[in-house]
Amino acid sequence: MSEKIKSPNCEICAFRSVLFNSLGIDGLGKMNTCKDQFRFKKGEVVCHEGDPIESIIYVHKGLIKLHKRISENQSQIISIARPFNFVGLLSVFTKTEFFYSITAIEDSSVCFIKKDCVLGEIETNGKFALDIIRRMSRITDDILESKFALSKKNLRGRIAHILLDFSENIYKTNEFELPVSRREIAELIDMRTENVIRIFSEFRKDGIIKINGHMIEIINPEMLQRVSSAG
Amino acid sequence: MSEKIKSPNCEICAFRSVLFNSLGIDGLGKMNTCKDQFRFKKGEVVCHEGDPIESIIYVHKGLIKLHKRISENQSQIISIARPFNFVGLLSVFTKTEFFYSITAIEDSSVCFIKKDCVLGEIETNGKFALDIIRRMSRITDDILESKFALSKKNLRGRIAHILLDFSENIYKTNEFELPVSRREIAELIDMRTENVIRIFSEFRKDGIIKINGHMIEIINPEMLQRVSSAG
DNA sequence: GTCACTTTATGATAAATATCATAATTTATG
DNA sequence: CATAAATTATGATATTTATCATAAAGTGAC
Repeated sequence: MSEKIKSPNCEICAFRSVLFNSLGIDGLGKMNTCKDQFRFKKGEVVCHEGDPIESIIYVHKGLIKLHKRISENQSQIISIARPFNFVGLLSVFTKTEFFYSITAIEDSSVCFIKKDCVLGEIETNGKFALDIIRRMSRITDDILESKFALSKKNLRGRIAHILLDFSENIYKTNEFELPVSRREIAELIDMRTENVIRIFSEFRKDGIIKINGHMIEIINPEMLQRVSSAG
Repeated sequence: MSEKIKSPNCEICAFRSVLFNSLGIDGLGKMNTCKDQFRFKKGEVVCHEGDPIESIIYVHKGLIKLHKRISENQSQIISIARPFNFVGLLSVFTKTEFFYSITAIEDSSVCFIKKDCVLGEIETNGKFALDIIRRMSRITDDILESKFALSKKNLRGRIAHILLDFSENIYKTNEFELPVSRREIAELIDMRTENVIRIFSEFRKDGIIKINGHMIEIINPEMLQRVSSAG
């Protein structure tokens, strides 16, 4: 089960300046009183589709996925959020219930800040309001841009794109452990599991990547980039 | 060319309550001084990709498309905005230049409100800030949800979906004039022009719709709904 | 009205992707 | 550690979609 951890004071949190640089000491103190931090092990569910939205959620450490059931045995991954990312922000101010589930795909540490607390701060602190607006904008811009880019690519291009994304934006190294199964990759970039596996194999045969289970090493990033752009 | 029209006072604008219900008389007055309203004829460009973002834009009357060049002879429609919709809100607070163009697809009347003016109001009026946040959230939620829904449908399902969208959400009648060419529909729902035309013909032969140029009459909405859900 | 140009229309074919089948490998579970 | 279940892997085939070709109908410019 998820484990509540002694909530570090926001004042000393390494992400403070990034997350709440518009809050004064007063505001930070207030946030602290309506904040909880939990650890989730890989695979643990942070929120279920349909749960009431009570908090704004952000990723302190780890990696979590936003996903949605679309039928009995199919689901769809909306996005993968990494540290510094808010997730609960998506629809938090327009909907009362999550339309997606949130699940840890790596051991993660997640902060919950009560929605009312944030709403109150927005109403009284214009700089903070603007900060939240910018943050929201960036989240949805990112999701939209990546979905638009992917929708124009063929299967090889999509796999190349997602591998480069993990390598460059998340792990910042050419060798990393995929946090998701082939099936989840399929759900993220809108293709079939068999084809994800097949194209991984192709890339291996082409000498673009090395595969060892979930460990991936990109040995020819330039070619991967070309495949991503061409597809 | 686009024609500047005598800007009606926001105080008496029919959409006031919808657009700025959180602004007092003071705020409305301020908005009025940094607002311009223009008419655009069908086909006229409201903004070019790359233009500096100086204003928040909303549709007062008509229909406009947000679109993006993706190659020499291909573009992509991000969304179609109708009255009550803000458009300039997308990325207005995170980017300095439009990453999309805006073009009228019906004779339209469009309001431009200087960005600085809105930013100032956000900082001093918390209720207004919250209003803007909700509005942004709704825009991006809508775009995301419709793109996600479409990506899971086959070609017939996508055409059915878009026809129902025009019929139910925009024109609110079973008979309407398509504001876009078959090609633009293709750019909106990510398929090829030939296939859009082909499936229109199929639907006609199936007795689902009647076609007369750009006039479409949906004669069997239930079946169209079934095709949309099944695809 | 005529000519060039674009849009709509339809068929034939090629290419991309999904589906089905089957097996090897890995992971979970008692 | 043995068995079941899920994941990875690969081939064969079917289906969907894109591409190419061609023509008719509509639209704008002069």
